[in-house]
Amino acid sequence: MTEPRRQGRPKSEEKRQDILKAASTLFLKEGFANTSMDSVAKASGVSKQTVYSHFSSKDSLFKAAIGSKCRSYQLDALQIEDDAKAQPMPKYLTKVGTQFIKLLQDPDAIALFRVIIAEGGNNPRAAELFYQAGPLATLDTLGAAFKRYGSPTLSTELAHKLAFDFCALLKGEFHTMLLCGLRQPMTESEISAHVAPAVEKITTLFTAYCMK
Amino acid sequence: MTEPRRQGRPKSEEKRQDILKAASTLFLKEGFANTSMDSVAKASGVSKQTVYSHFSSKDSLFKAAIGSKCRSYQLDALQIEDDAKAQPMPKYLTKVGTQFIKLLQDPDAIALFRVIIAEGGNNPRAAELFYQAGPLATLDTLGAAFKRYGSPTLSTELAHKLAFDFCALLKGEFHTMLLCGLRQPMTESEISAHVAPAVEKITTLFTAYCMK
DNA sequence: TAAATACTAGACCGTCCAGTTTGATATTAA
DNA sequence: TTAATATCAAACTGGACGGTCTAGTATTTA
Repeated sequence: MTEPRRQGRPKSEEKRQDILKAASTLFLKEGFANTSMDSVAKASGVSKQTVYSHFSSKDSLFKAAIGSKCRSYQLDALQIEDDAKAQPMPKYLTKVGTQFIKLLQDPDAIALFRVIIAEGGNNPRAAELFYQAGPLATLDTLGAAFKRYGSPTLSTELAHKLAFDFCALLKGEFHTMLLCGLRQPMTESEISAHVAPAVEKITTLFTAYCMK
Repeated sequence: MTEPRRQGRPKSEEKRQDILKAASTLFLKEGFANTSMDSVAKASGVSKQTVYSHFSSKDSLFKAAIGSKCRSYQLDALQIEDDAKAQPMPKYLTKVGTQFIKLLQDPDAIALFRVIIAEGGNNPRAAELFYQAGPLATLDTLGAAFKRYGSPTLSTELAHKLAFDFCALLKGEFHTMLLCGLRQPMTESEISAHVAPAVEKITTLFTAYCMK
């Protein structure tokens, strides 16, 4: 299958990557409608024709660019798992919560969210890609962590619900306001002040649920 | 001040409303970029020139249209207050939570959210309008309700935080998925099944906080 | 009635842009 | 070398659209 050994000059993988990179940047910064194929070509140091030789249309370039950007976030989520060792739960949750907030307010992640939501109706495929790479991955590992801390009293199902709730408490209105452009990202100390009560509350719920 | 009694034919307020109505519909359905001034003119049964005589540019029309749409939601929020009488708290919260979910998944409200987020950077004014008319109003009345139920043990500040948390728990991932086009609205029975645990959890937190 | 303004219908302008075409040069396999 | 393909640069096509202009009609106040 990996045998596209055709005659003639092969397409440059490097150029393809250049195009993808430039396209991601532009799509995130300007949105879909405000990004022209000419600007992508110029930004990737490649002729317009080459862009079209690698991607058949603006739409397919968009999907590819968003897809690659999504993949770049999948890594971050997995690192959460490593830290779930013998740490006491509040400490672990504080750490994860802090990382979660930082991810939420990462400018690229916000821009990605914006673009996905804006294009929501037109490009549901992109939305799925995005959601699986981002939120879902995080929720899964978090759920597993709760399960470990609550075992064996806490059911897997409840553990995952707690993960949902923890994320919900962390987001609060903060995420929405960020998306609407009504808030600045938090500073380190603001993050701590924000994560602490969320950890406290989820701990309350956790103990209440373990006793049932 | 209400005396713009000038010479000549006065502008028709009715036409102005027609334009606003058509513009709202189109902006919500197609987004800002995909709505042309020609289509607004046609949809409102008015000449393009008339559109420009009432609104100086596409941008100002957008702001006005979004503003009017936002105002139409403010009413709903206030009705929450009426019901906060001598009902027991869980019953009241269930009622409000149900209404909240219905508002969240209202197609127009979602479309509005989408447009606001998509235009986030460019039109911060619209975002403010929207946020004050929508989320903020709800949060305020809800906070007041918590305060009443928890008085005098519960501080006003904590009451408002509980309101935040309640909304957060209700939204969960549901709202995000809705915005991304990855979910259908819930049915009545799904709503009940979703609101009940949120009420339960916030009640747990409520009692925990009242005892402190 | 006369002056002033709103409104219509449609042409028009300038710009932007997705996608195509052309014709030359570069790179690669056979 | 030759045939095939990639790449470049630039012109071009076709259409959409924001905004203006015109010329005639309608409505209102003075």
